Amino acid sequence: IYNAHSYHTKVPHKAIMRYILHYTEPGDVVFDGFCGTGMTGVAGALCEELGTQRTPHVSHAVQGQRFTILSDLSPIATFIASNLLRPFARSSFLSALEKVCGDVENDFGHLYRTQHTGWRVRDRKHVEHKAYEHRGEKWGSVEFTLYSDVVRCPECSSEITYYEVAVDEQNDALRKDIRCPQCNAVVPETKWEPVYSTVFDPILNRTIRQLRIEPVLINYTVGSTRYEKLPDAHDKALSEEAAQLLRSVGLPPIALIPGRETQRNAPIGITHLHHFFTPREHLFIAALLRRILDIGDIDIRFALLFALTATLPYASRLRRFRADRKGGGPLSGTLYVSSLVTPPHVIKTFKRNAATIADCLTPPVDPRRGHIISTQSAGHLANIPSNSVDYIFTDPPFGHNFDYSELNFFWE
DNA sequence: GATCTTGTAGCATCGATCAC
DNA sequence: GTGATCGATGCTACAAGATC
Repeated sequence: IYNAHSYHTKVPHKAIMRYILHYTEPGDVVFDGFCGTGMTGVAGALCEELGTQRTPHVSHAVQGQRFTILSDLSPIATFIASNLLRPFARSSFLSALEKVCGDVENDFGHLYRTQHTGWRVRDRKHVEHKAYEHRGEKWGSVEFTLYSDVVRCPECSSEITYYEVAVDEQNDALRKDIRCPQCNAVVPETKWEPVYSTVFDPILNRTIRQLRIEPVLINYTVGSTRYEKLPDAHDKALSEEAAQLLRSVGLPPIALIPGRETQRNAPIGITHLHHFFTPREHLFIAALLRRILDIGDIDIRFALLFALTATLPYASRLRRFRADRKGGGPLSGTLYVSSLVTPPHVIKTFKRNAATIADCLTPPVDPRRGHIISTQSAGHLANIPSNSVDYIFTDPPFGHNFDYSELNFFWE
């Protein structure tokens, strides 16, 4: 449950349960005015099911649900909390998931097809990185595309991708001192200059100036084997097709609010929400969102929206490439966009997140609905009657360590 | 079936750089 | 010169496919 949806600051529900089980009785009311993702609510509800995989072992605990009142200022926080605690029908959720994903696949699935001309990932250190002829299957399914910043040599002004000069594939590392392939000058990594280009933004319907990024590597699957390839003309054509389709399907233009995190990427031209996404991934997110919002059943609609917000950071340019290929993903607590990013196959990522959520919420956490969630300030709690709370468990905001409202804006 | 490889996810650490 | 910040990287855990 803890991993169903990421958030900047979460307290594991198993840790909270130890306090609640110690200090309260079944039926008591627990209040959390800074509920965040609602882990206090999960903890209170799961006091009903001690001895399962999702509860801690606590000796001498009195089993039985504790009721919770949860509130938070942030809409995405209470949205996450409410989805962890609302009724969840696994089979309906999974069939709606298949329907939505199938529809989007039918419309745009071909954009993730790529010609099978690469090398196996496990051979990447031993073979030349070039286009190969393969017998049998001619097509693969893209897993992720590696995009790189374009940089300029300060000595000779030649332009090249950061990936080509900085990534040492043999040693799984980034080079500190980079040799320019044009003029042979050795220039520290930090001295290479960013290259900007003026491009047409179909969502803003005007030209914008952005840091130039280029696809440099495609990781794809044939059968169940991973391959890598250099992007070719077909891949480039599909990328342009995705950008064209955005005119009719794209997300609405939403300017990023003022703030340290929201504006940290303004110098490289990320000024609106959709700039966090590469065109193809933007298209799939927008198409999924449209179909989900059309679903009539509110529980299914919210559960799928929940899976979509859980997917957003991983489907965006926040997903970092690591030269050592360990870990990766967004850097938590920031909206930092790296020079090397790996936006993945959105449908596959969405389905993986949805499957995790389905597993976490089966059985539903709070079938008795013993909780109240509201989006409000903890400074005005007049709607809670006096002497109605037995225990307060709260984990207040981390001061200036996290810019909550800005980080949450990305989802909200 | 055991072990290795690849990938995902999360959090902590620490050296380089920056602001003052 | 120094403290704060940035962001690459160290490390853990886990899952699933590939290989022997």
